[in-house]
Amino acid sequence: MATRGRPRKFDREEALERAMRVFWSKTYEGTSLSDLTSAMGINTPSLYAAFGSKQELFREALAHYVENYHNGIWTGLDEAPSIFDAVRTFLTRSAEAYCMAGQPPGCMVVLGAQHSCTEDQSVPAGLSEMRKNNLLQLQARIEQAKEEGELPGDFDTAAAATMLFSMQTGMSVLARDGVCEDALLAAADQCVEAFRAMANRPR
Amino acid sequence: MATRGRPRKFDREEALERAMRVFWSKTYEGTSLSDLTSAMGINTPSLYAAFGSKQELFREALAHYVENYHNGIWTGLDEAPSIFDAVRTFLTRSAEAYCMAGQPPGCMVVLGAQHSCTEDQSVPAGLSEMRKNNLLQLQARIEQAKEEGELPGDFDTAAAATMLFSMQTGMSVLARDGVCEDALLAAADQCVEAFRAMANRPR
DNA sequence: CCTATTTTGTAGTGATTGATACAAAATTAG
DNA sequence: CTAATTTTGTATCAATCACTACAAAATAGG
Repeated sequence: MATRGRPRKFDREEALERAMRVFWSKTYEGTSLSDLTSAMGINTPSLYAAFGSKQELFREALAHYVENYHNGIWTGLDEAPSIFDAVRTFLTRSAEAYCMAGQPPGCMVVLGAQHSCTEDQSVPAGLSEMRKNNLLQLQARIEQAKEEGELPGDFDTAAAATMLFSMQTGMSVLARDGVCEDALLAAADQCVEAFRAMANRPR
Repeated sequence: MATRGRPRKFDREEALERAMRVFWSKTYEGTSLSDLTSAMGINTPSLYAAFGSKQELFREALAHYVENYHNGIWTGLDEAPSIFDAVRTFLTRSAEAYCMAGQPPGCMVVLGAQHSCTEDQSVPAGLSEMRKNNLLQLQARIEQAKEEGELPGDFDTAAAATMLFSMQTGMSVLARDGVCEDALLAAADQCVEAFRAMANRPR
């Protein structure tokens, strides 16, 4: 950015990664500027010069998270050939990602800010919108499977998407509560099998 | 309590109900003392004299919530004759409670405090423990059904409990994101049907 | 009445919050 | 070299946080 002037002493990308980790661990509101500066190894003026504000830093950290830790869960939906493989991959990757060693448990999109319903600040509202988009993404994939004949013609795709997405969302809370990866994987497996059994049952 | 002395000008139960509603809406950490005093219609010294501290007030408000809004979801587990009715009642009551008009959407046990993983303060840890106990309660009911022959002998009760509980936990987040009651009810219905289809499928 | 007791409202406490002013330091452009 | 530019660290800022000191007010017991 700057060709002239005193050179920056810290690596911006690494500082962003560290900020992301703090936000992921402690939520947006639960993270203080001193939390951030101590984790990033810089002083507040450097933080504000490089990232603008706490809110802008969060947005950038969130984008960094989505790109590097979140998108992998969702890209599997379109890669898998069958809807059941797609859902299985989706839930399995979620369980694995939410219990990854060395990372904060659970998903930053779910746990990254307060779920407050009175003051609709922009940060929680932004996360909420991301979750809604993910839900629609899942529903679209199920809808596609229905159109391709993989699911019965009277299948309620919205209900199935809501159920599966709700299951995945809850896994973030369970992971943060200490439920281990094996337990989440077993639950994910049961969920897929239940989904398949319902779709294939005699009607 | 006090036979002598200046009488209290506010109703303690009503003030507690109002405090509960604020905590439920805004989470423990997101609620300030001024939020509480303005909602309760009292000044801080009155609050501290009557409830001790913000943390003690939260605990009491949480107990009030559990007794009046949360237990009803879980008592249905043991009332229903079959495991499928039990799970259906459990999820249906959850969907209804999480979208009740005039109340904050979602469950206070799930959304009432930050899901922070670094500083394990007592309030979030207490909620986490309540969630774990609820999960065990659900698992015990499924285990009972298995022992009574309602479920196959090789049925993974822990995985099923984790799946159903995760689904219910996620519903709190979805409700707060604005998903309506009908959508949650449809998802709950699908979840029960999937659970049933899996349990009854040919093996 | 008088004393004891409890709650009330006012006005604060120190600590922490997110965010800045400012000048010294460190670089490039010319 | 000088001038321009940008980052650095120190030392804050006003606002808000949870919480309390204190005295007036309001009751009951004797």
